[in-house]
Formats: sequence, C-alpha cells, structure tokens
Amino acid sequence: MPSESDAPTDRATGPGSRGPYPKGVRRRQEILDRTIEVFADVGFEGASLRAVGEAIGVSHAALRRYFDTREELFLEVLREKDRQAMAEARGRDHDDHDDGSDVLGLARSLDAYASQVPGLMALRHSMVARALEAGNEHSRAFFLERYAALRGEVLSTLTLARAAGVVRDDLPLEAAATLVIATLDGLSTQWLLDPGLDIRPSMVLLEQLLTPPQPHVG
Amino acid sequence: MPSESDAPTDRATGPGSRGPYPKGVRRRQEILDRTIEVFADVGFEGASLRAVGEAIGVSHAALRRYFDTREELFLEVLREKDRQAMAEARGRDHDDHDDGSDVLGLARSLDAYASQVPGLMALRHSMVARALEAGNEHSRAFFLERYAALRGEVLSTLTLARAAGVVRDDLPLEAAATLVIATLDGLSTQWLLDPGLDIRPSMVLLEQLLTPPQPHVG
DNA sequence: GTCTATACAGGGATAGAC
DNA sequence: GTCTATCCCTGTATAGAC
Repeated sequence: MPSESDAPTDRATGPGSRGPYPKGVRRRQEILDRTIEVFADVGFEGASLRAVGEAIGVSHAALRRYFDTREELFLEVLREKDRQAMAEARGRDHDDHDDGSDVLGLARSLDAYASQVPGLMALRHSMVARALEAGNEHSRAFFLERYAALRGEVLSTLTLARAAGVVRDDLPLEAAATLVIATLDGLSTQWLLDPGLDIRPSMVLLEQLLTPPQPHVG
Repeated sequence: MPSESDAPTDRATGPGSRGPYPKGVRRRQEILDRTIEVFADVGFEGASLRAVGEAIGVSHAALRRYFDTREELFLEVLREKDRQAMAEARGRDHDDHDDGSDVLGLARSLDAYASQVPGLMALRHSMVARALEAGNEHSRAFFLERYAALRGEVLSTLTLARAAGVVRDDLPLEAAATLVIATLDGLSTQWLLDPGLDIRPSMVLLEQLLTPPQPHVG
C-alpha cells in the first residue's frame, strides 16, 4: 500500500514504462482526501462523480484518469480509512488503557468506528450492500479479503488475551473471533439507525461473556 | 397491517371517499408479489421500476399509482417478507424442535433468514444502507420501528427462556436482546459475503455463552 | 499526461392525454 | 388507472485540446 511512496499503483499514472510519477500520485491522494470530505458532507448517494469533481474543481471525467470506476474510488476511500484507523489504533496502544471493564478493547474498537464521520460509516454499509449484489465481484473480493484479515487480527488478539487469562479457555477462538466482529458490525448498525440507543451495555455484556467467571472478587 | 383485508391503506386506491376497493388492493398485492420475484432474479440494483413494470406488463409510471416512490415499494416488500416470516415462525412453533443445541431458537432464526432468497437478504441490507443516508427519513423510521419491535420480541423470548432456566440469570436481558440481534445481523452479513463461511459455530457459541454453565452432565 | 467537452444509455420523478 | 413524453440526474465512454 504505497500511500506516500512514489511507486505507481495499478493504474493511476504513467505509461507504465517510466519511473515513479510523484505528481500523479500526489494528485490521486488529493482526490482521495477531497472525496472523503465530500462523503462526510453529502453521504454516499449524494457523492456523485460530478459532485466530487466539482468539489475538487475538476470535471467528473478527470476522476477516471485515477480511478477506473466510481466503485474503485469508493473502495480506495475505504482502504484509506482502514489505514488511518490502523495508525490510530497503534497510537492508542501506547496510551494507558485499563479501566477494568474493557479487557479486550472492544469498546475502543467501537470508539474507533464512531470516530469516523457518520457519513463514512454509512459508506461502508452501502459498499457492503453493493458487494452483496450480483456482478460486483471487485467489491465482493475486497470485503472478503477485509473480513478474513479482520478475523485474523481478532483471533490473534483473543489468543493473546487467553494466554493472559482474560478470556475463558473453553472457547473455540475462531468462532469467537467471527462472533465478535459480527456483533460489533450489528451493534454499529443499530447505533447508526438510532444514535440515541445505548449499545455499550451490550458491548460490556459481550466482554463479560467472553471473560472467565470471577470467583466473586468484589 | 391489512394484508388480506379490503380496508384501503394510506393511499393505494380510490378517491378516498368510497368504501373498500378490492380490485385496487388486489392489484397492489399483485405488484408486490411480482416485485419480490423480480428481486429474487436480478437483485436490488437490477430491479428498476421499469424492470418491475415490464415483468408485470405495465409501464413504470403505473406503479406509482400504488407506491409513491421506489423506496416505498421496496419497504412494502420488506413488510410483506416480515409478515411471511412471522407466519412461518408460528408454523414452526407447532413442530417438534429439541435437538438440545438450539435452546433459544437462534439457529432456526437464521434458517429463517436463509430461507429467503439471497437477493432478498441483500435487499434488506441495501435498504438499511439507504436508511442510513441523510434524507431518507421514511426508511429510517421504518427500520427504527422494526428494530425496536425485534428487540421487544427477543427480549420476551429471553425472559421466557430465563424462567425456563435455559438462560443465565445474571444477564441484563435488554442488553442481551440487542446483542443477539446484532450478532445475527453481523453473521448474516459475513455469510452473504462468503457462503462458504460456516457461521454455525459462532451461533452455537453465542447460545452457550448465554446458557447457564452445565455442571458437567455428559 | 492531464483534463475538458460531449455523447450515450439508463435511472426516478412527473405532467397531461385518454 | 394507465399510458406516453419529458425532465434532470447518474455512471460510463470517447475524442481531442494542450
């Protein structure tokens, strides 16, 4: 993922036989950033190629020099957001975090969700919905890969947590990882629909269910 | 929800000052049924008003005598599907069901999900995504109400289950209801993306986490 | 290499004829 | 109640300016 490298990506720039194309890459990144802003403002449906182009000061046709299709552009936005989220997560790991009720970091994961502008959470939902439709193999492949990677990450987190004794040792961890991701997805859906809904109790409950029964310490 | 009654719904038929309009209601239902079939075939994105109209043998403009907007039509499809699912659930309750590992009926709930044509599961996903966008208050209100009703149903199921001793008695049931729905939603998403993914272990795990620890009966 | 201009097919919404 | 014709929007595609 060359986000600040000069190496040309699949297309994006150049005839494919000359070296790096710093200007084209920079332009592409600029388009990406502006697109994210437009999303935050007008959401997925309102973010037409023409609307994005206008916000950047460019015709909609120009966008297709950098992204083959609208779908591609939006997938790239999600990739960018994933990168940013991972960077933030790494930053958070260096902070203190031990309030006793968030042993697995689930609450923090959902905060990471929520820190994204609502429009961008809705974007992810819309893109998954499109990926489910027939004929969107590109999007489907993206999310297949993304969820597989997510399951891997959560699985390793759970494995470490079990070694530390904060996860019950009678759980099938693969199934638990899939379950955790599913629950976070589903909770975020309900919360997006009704921001007044307090989903933290459900998250805390999930954590409690996964952690070993306390021999009444209190 | 007058599904077989002759009472006129909000709009749908007639000048609004005469009695019931059986013919208009029947036509409306016919449109609904045909729409469902089209969905199953071509999915949400492919089911344009023109495509639906063509399948029925009318112009797309005619559809709007019965449904104000495309959104309305699709919401009505979901309502119809909910009605059918509830009818089927009632039917299943009269059957024998005790394989010992599905105490709460979660597996059956997801089977009910899966029994719907994939295209229709994707439809639900797409409609939720649209409801999340700004300016779709109608869809949003529909899903707000639907999820509230779902939480109520699951809550009463859990309450009964707890009374029967198959649910731990130290759980906040409201949080548990929200969590169960979220998990089922999220699991169905992952399964739709990758039908090869076996999500049953995760469902079984959720049930085991909710049920009281067995004092090693086996 | 980058972008504008333009055209095309298709979408939902709508007005008015019958 | 249903049609046709129309409007404005969309994503996509291509031609050609510079």
